[in-house]
Amino acid sequence: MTIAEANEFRTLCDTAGIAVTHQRQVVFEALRHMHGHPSPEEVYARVRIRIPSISLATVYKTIHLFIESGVFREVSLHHGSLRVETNARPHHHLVCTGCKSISDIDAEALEIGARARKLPGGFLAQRYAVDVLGLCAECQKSLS
Amino acid sequence: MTIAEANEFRTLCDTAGIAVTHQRQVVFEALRHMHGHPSPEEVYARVRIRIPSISLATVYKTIHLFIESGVFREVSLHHGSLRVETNARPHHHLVCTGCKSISDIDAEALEIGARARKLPGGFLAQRYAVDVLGLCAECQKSLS
DNA sequence: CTAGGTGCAAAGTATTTGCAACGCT
DNA sequence: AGCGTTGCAAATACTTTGCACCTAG
Repeated sequence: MTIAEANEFRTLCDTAGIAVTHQRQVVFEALRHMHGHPSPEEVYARVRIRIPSISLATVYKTIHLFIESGVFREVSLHHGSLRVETNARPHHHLVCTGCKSISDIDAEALEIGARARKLPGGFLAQRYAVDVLGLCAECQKSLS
Repeated sequence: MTIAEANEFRTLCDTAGIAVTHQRQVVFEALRHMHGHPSPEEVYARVRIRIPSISLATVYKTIHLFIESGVFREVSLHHGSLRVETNARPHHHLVCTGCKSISDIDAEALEIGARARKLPGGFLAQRYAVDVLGLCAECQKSLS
């Protein structure tokens, strides 16, 4: 880890009010240098090279801590389990970052427009699914 | 189930080349009449009122069958497990419906524009996350 | 020193699978 | 009749938790 990264990490921890531990530094650096959307197992595999004694539980705890602190995001804020769309109309989702609730909004009401000309790697676009992330009315109240 | 629904379901099964069973009809009807984004457990609870002997495994199999056949969609096509965003730049996702791979596309490159005026229920929008659903180059080849 | 962090093992939840019996076509 | 479908129970995958020990501040 570079000096700059170490300092940045120290500052992040100060802001979040959490301890700077060796495990957290190594997980932080691993994530910083990984590409794509790694799973906890993949992070664990990488971190174990530098800390063979680290446990998967610590990796999970650390990742959640980073997500709560806003240091990293998770790829999908949706339910972790399988959910079925019962709404047959074209629609998008309002996802509350507070209570994790998901409600539907008609595609027309969102008035979304995407004008991608070329998508990387010859990707063929068929449909757009938009999550509007924010706070539902209830969670806005709770925070005020 | 109305006669119209029963006929519609029969046609769907014919098209998909699958058998019309009592369990599938009841799961189909349950989903048709449920709101929001039910989990397999919730569907199971509802279906059990009419078929007490049905198993949760059958509900899972039936839901997957419906999703593969395009009869219903799932809410999120993302990985079922926790994934971390390592890309700090504002970006959206290209999600391949064939191989389920997810790649990033810079927010600017997608040129997305949302102009929602009023969001239902006083929802406070903070950020938009767009999934472009389609086929990656590899999966386009496989299908040709 | 002590509050918070870690590692371990066990528990919890979500989902899938193997297989014998059963029912659609 | 034959093959796909079902129900059950066991297996697997993923994630969380309780607790004794350890460590940063």
